[in-house]
Amino acid sequence: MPARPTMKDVARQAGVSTMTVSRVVNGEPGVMPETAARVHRAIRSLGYQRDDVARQLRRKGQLTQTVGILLDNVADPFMASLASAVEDVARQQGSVVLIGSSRDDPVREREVVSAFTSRRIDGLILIPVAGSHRFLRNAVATGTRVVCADRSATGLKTDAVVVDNRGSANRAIAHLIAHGHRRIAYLGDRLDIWTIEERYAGYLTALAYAGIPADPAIVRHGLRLADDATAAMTGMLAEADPPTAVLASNGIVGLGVRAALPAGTALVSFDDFLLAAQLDPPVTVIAQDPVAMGSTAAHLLFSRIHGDSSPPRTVVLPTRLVARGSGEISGPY
Amino acid sequence: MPARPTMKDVARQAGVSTMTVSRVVNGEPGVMPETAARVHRAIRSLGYQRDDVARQLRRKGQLTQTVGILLDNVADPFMASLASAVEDVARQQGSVVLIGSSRDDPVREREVVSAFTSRRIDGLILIPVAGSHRFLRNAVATGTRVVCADRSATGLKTDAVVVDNRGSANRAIAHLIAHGHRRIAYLGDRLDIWTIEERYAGYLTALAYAGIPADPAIVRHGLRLADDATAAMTGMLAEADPPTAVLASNGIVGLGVRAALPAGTALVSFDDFLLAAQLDPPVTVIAQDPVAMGSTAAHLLFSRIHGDSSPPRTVVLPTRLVARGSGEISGPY
DNA sequence: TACCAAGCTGACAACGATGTCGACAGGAGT
DNA sequence: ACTCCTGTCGACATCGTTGTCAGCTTGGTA
Repeated sequence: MPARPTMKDVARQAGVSTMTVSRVVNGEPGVMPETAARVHRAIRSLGYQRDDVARQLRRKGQLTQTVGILLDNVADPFMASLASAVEDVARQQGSVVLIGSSRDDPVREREVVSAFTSRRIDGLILIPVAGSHRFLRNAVATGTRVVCADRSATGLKTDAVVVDNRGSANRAIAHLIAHGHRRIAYLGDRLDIWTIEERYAGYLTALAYAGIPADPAIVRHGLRLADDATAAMTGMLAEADPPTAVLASNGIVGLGVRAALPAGTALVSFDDFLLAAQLDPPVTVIAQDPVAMGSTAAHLLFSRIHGDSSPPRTVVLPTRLVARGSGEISGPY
Repeated sequence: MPARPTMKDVARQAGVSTMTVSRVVNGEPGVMPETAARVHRAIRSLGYQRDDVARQLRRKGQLTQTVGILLDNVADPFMASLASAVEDVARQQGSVVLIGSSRDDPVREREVVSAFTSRRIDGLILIPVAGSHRFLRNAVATGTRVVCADRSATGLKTDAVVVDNRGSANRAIAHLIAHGHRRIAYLGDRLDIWTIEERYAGYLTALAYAGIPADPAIVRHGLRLADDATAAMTGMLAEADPPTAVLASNGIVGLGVRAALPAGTALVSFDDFLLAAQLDPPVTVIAQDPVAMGSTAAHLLFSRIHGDSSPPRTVVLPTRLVARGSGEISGPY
């Protein structure tokens, strides 16, 4: 395996100094065209490519043109769209993207953050897992900008881009109540996830506002997989006084619930998904826009990287209640 | 903004040399416990973290513990699952992952590859776009390992992990023929994508084998979006002698086709998708396993990185024809 | 001729880490 | 008392690149 050629190799071949090679490589002025041509020939003949590792070291005040994105799970469609939007913005800005999944594990999250910051990333888009993020303070203090997306971090003041989870859930429940439902179930993911907690709070608020007592018998938390949700729904339906309508805390749960749902029971689910409209009945959803979220977060991040040091702000993006049918099934009253 | 502390800062604070700090940081033996404790205290008090940029430079023969993955589009569920699997393996191996999207653009692909190799990635998982990949030879010659996934690259001999696209399409068509269809349409993505070309070839082969002449009137290429496919399908159905069955070259096209498909027309689509089973009728698919593909490619890549220099090999993963109903609708004969 | 400006180029140090090797202390063996 | 370890530690050079600054030409001008 031939070693990677360096500037020294190019310089020798072209009969100039490494400094001149550096100038040519970086398109700096002050090199005679003829000399530059000789250098270019040498570069091509050796297959030289600038080593950005060394470059980043030397130019220390400078940026590494690398940002990180750390999310729950790259395979999740919502996260994947978000990541894709971030990557697009990063590319426009001339940066590359390091990606990592936390898989809801705070330990893994810390490890990945550490692997990222030790590579001197300029900034980080973070979808925080539950738990304190005070460990990020060091990184922030030494110049790594952090923007949270989807959820905000506890124990750390950063920019964040979120949706109004509580208000959206509230609206969805009001929507079901307006269609005559009074016995409305909630099936949800882990309550220690910030978005889920907010959505559940919105559920409770809306019920209270309508004077409907919340009944723990038709509430389930901690559903991680679609199958969990299906089983939970099935179980709930077998009990006395089953719900006439259901709110699902997210897309995965919504899918699972739907598989167990008898005709005539209403469903509203957080998160739009492919095909929601082609199902029978089509599923009413609270749609978020992951692309807008990703690109907003990325733009915010780069404005920080480029020097914006105003106080941290939280951007709240709108959701849309997309009525498709499953949420408009009338209740018994 | 305080500068990031360096080993020199830690060394000064602990009253030792930088070399001793280095030894402590890397857990090397030969440091008195008491000294190490002093160093650890200094590290904590300053918030020191090793700078891997500098480290990678110094340890030149060594690896950067960074791999790249370059795919069409991170937002595509198939690619996202694949990327997620790659990231898992990379993490087990102690590496981080740079991600990039080519968006089917050869220019963008080259740019991203260049940005990756200039950062000295140890290896690259590549889902190649159409066109020659000879430009990768330099990178390969100087030590960047490349493994192609999903498609193989032209103009470059590398490892690859693919499925038997041609054979799978062939089987799908045989399946439709066995159900009595003779007028089978093909709707597909761009033919210059390797997988698509293979699938189309399988379509033609199966028809020829059954003695059915291929009819260009019921073949469409170049469908990029679901809406393109819906429009194409609608148009085809309006013509004389419409098809009784359809093969869709991939999931996006399959979705689009389905939206325009009258009851009674059979459909087999490449790529499984969430909810394919919950549709009415449920969609028969040729399922690939993106997680297996990603993790196989990643393991192959790391075995190369760790020194395996046997000749390039191509791993062919199986597909499953998942009969769910839409492909088992009987034809008119 | 002497001098200077402008344009081009190279020598050297530095970025932050680590590999090499030698210094030094203290104990064991002769 | 001398060597010879062994264990601990530091000085120095080095990775590939770039910032600084000085040196060299060249040509024009006084």
